[in-house]
Amino acid sequence: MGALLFTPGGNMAEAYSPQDIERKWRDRWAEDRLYNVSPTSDRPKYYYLTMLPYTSGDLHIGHWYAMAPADAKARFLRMQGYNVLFPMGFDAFGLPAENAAIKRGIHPMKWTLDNVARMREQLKTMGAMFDWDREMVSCLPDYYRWTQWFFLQFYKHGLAYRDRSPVDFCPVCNTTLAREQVWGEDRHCERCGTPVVKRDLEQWLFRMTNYAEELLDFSKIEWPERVRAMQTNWIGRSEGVQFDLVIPDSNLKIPVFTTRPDTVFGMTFAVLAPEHELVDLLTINDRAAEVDQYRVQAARQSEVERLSTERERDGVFIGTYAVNPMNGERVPIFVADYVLTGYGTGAIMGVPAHDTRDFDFAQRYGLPIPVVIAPPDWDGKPLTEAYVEPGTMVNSGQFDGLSSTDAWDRIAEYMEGHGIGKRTINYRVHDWLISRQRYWGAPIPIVYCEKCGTVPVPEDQLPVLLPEDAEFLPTGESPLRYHEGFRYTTCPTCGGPAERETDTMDTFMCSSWYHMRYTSPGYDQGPIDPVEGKYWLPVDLYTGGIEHATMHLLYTRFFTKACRDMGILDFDEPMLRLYNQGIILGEDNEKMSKSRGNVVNPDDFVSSTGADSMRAYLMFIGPWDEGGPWNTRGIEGIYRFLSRVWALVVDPTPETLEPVADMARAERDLQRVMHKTIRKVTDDFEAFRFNTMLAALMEYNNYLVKAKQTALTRSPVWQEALEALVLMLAPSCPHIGEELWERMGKPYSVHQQEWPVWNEELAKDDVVTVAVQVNGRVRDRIDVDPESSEDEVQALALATPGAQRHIEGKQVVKVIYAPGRLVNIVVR
RNA sequence: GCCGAAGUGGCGGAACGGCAGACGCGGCGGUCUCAAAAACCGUUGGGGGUCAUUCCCCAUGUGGGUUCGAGUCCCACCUUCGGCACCA
Repeated sequence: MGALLFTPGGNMAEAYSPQDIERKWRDRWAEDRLYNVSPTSDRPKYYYLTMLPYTSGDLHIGHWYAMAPADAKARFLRMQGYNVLFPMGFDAFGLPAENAAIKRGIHPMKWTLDNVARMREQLKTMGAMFDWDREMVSCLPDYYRWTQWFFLQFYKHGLAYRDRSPVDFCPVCNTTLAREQVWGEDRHCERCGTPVVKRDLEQWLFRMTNYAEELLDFSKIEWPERVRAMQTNWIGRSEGVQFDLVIPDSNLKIPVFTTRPDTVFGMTFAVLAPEHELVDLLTINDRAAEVDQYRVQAARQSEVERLSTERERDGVFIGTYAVNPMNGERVPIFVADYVLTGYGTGAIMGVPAHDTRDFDFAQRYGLPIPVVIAPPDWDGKPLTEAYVEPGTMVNSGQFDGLSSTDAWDRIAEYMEGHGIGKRTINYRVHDWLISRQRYWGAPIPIVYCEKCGTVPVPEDQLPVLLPEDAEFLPTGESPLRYHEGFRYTTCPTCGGPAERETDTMDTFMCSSWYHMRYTSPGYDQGPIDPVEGKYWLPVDLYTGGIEHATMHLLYTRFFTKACRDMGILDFDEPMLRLYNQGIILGEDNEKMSKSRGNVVNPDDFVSSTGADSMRAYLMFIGPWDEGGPWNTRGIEGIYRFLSRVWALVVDPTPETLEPVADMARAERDLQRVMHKTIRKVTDDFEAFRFNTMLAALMEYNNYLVKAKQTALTRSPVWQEALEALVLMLAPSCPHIGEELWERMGKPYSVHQQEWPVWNEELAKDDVVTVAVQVNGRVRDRIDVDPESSEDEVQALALATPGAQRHIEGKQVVKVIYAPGRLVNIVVR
């Protein structure tokens, strides 16, 4: 029971006490399986997914900020008549578990499952409508069995392959990383911040580049411009021409890619990346020592922290020349590390006059810098910096005089027509490197047999179980490599001795399909129960942070498209709509961190102000996509608001009520306020404007609190108005919503009620206040019937004292009427 | 450097091209109390004039522009925050 207070009227009133109601209702909802959903419903389905948490062990305020408003939105959709799937699970594989195992001697499985248990309990205090029957935990065999199954499908369809190449390796995490996980100018590890090094390793990759073009197409999804831009930028499509530079007196050629075929006549040198395979073949003996030294230095350079922003563009002449196929000129060939192995052909034509980098390089080595695209007001003098804008073609043979933009196409056509080169599209995106040299991940289901080669583990032998008794020595190789029982096996094809692949999969593999598993987590005939999958997929709305824009969100799109082509799915995109919430900051407006001491612990507020206040406050801070600073006073304000709603519904009406002069009018006014509020709240919910939605409920509550002092409370409209308030509050604050609904004598549960609908007629104003402006400044106001004619309103406006004061002695030039809003009188 | 977002009271933030500052926090004044807290009521952008209701001026990062009217649209700039990193 809550605290009892004496009201002025002498009645006993019960105060709002979240501690007394929140647990009660959560238990009841769980007992009644109120939020369990199934595909057998005649309501339209709606799959709302909020990004799953990593099993860090503590549900922090960021999780609340992501999930509580999401839950409110899901509940709103449910009340609007949808059959809403709103699941929750855990991203449970990954490094922290393994690091904890190494540091504290706890097994990653135990560490992870303990954390899951704790987080699940914390999540439950939120009072969200998660369907816990559909929970998935990615580190459990009945989940990763299917992660492995997907790997096999990719392998069978030629979308997974093994390749030896220089890859990014984090020396602290002791594993290779995908390109997406390497950040910043110093190329550091996304997780621990250590600069990565290059290692030459055999790794498994997925052919994401096959889908580069399709991944640029966002026409089937409603995703934020920001994410689309980031993915587009990441995929990095560029159109150009690829052609060969011929090496005289040999049958060797250097393929180069350029996006500026219009500048091809300005080439004065060629550059190979240090790792380019032709370097050895083309370097003359005299230059070999210097070239080797440069290559060694370049390789080491990536291992050293590269701090300088203005790196010198250096290189070494290899002693050989190449021929420009357009004009037959011989140009020297260099190796230089400003040309990258991983992009284009790893070799370029050097056009110093029209490329900043080539310009620097040519200056350093005294190479000629001929102008082939004249700037508009060019005086014929040498350039002092590269000119990269369009201009007029010069020194370019038959193409002289054309604009460089036209010449781009003409030269490309010429090259294609003469078999010199071909138009090519290059992408910056790489294939997805999924091998990790760590223990705590799904083992890659591959066996290497001396006789049969690379053999996929047959599907009926999945899962390839992680052995429990592995040593977690951080060696840079997978701990599985040192587990003999795991490593040595027999070949599934010939039965002879064989070795297992000991690397595990990138955890982004697990999160690429978890949304599918939620539809049927217990299903054991495949990753997805066909009936459930057909009904629920794809995800209608996905919300979460933007930090995965070029990782998870790109991988899962690729994964879906690949599954479609493999016949597993019949749609193109995993999530039709995406919305990114912002970041919640500390009270000092800084990112929350233990070292700053500004961390807010949600559990503390759940036990003091209650989960409902926590939820509503996080929604009230400001626009959800912008995030913002936490403010403890702010949540207290929300608590006061909920207490006032409580008192409004629960406290008895005053014994003496203020009389209402015109009851019909007062009822009509109340109805109007109610219907306008329903309209506003509904619109705001739909547009994720939770802050103004709650502001509207507060205003509505304030109105009702005043009205409660009057005889209006005897009207049937009053009851209707209170019910609407509770119904509209229920998605945001489900516990108090349920409690008040019950206390109003309404049938359980408020969360199974229909969302109130507004009536446009009843929401209509019968009087509007129109501002009277003179030359754009407000000088008076008039109340008019919204149906009044323009002439009437203008006449009234002109007659107001405020307008008269400013019109006097001047000439009225023009009068503008914005219906129902304002009149502007223009005078001179 | 390239791409993107944002600059509004003491604070978080509201504002279909139409009354800037909704709602909340904080502040101030009051009611209640022996007192305090809580709660409740009132008030609260800055400046000026007035005994005073009233009235006037200035205010949405800066400077221009479009418009009867601009926080909102256009141009330039400044600042902050994100993303990318020699991408040929």
